[in-house]
Amino acid sequence: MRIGELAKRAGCDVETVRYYEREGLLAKPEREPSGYRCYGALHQETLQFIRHGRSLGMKLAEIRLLLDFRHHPEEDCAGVDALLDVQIARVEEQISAMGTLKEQLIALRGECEQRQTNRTCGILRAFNQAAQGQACPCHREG
Amino acid sequence: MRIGELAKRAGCDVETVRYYEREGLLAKPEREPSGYRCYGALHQETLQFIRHGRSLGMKLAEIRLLLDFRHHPEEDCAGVDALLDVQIARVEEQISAMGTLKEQLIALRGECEQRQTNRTCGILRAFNQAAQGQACPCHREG
DNA sequence: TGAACACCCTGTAGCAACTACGGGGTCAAG
DNA sequence: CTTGACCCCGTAGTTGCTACAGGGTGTTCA
Repeated sequence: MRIGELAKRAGCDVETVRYYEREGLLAKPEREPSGYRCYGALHQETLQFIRHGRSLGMKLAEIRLLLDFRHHPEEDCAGVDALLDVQIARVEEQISAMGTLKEQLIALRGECEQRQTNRTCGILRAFNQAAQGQACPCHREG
Repeated sequence: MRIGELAKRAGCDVETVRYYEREGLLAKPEREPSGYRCYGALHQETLQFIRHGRSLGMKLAEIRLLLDFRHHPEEDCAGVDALLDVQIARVEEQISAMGTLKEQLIALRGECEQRQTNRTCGILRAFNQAAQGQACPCHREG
């Protein structure tokens, strides 16, 4: 199949496929006499493997490792497990950080309930306070 | 004060300060005869304003808008409010996406409880299934 | 026959927000 | 007078794509 068909099956962009090839994640395919890339089932599988990893938020470097692990079937899978653990920890950390952020933003948003002018807007005021090193509603403790 | 002192006070890197100057967020400072940048309280305030916005996850383009709003004090602050609303929505969306991701990762992690080889590892198996278009533990519905 | 159109090629640049050089100059202390 | 901390500029790298520009290929419809 040609690159457009492959991309469609994997649900990604043609440019993305070429990018993975450049990065060495996807093997270089045969070419038609015209120079068009010509893919088979194995390419499709690898591409979908990569996209699956991406959909789980993994980095290409990590996916590269996972692809390598497949080539060492008798090896202990501790590397795979560790990779997952790192990814879970990363996501948990981000969820926690985002939760804090949300609280801060909501506290800040509450500073300007009614329409005001920029001069009197509680949000801008809070920003200016923070800029002067003072406490602000979004970063107050407790 | 010189750039190192300014950066230290704002809790950021010297390179970051120069970057903001290049981007037009921070006004170009005076120079000492040596060519060293020479900052005052206003620069420090603006820099801290920017860093405060960044700490709330805002983009530089949005912070640029906030800085502009300060120059139109009599204007209706709807623009400021809208900016915050957008940011809150963005964070909520990310929290939700991350929550889904975490569940998927934990389901996947559970596929390999004991140490195994890469060949038998449930995580790699699930990846391979997904790569073949089949259902996988991390993306099953329900 | 030919013109339109979808598809493919390469190579390069852009995005966001920094970060990290390389190759220099300045300045105070020991 | 040399060591070391600081500063300068300009450019390239990071991540994972995305978007051209400027061309070739291949099928279909009039």
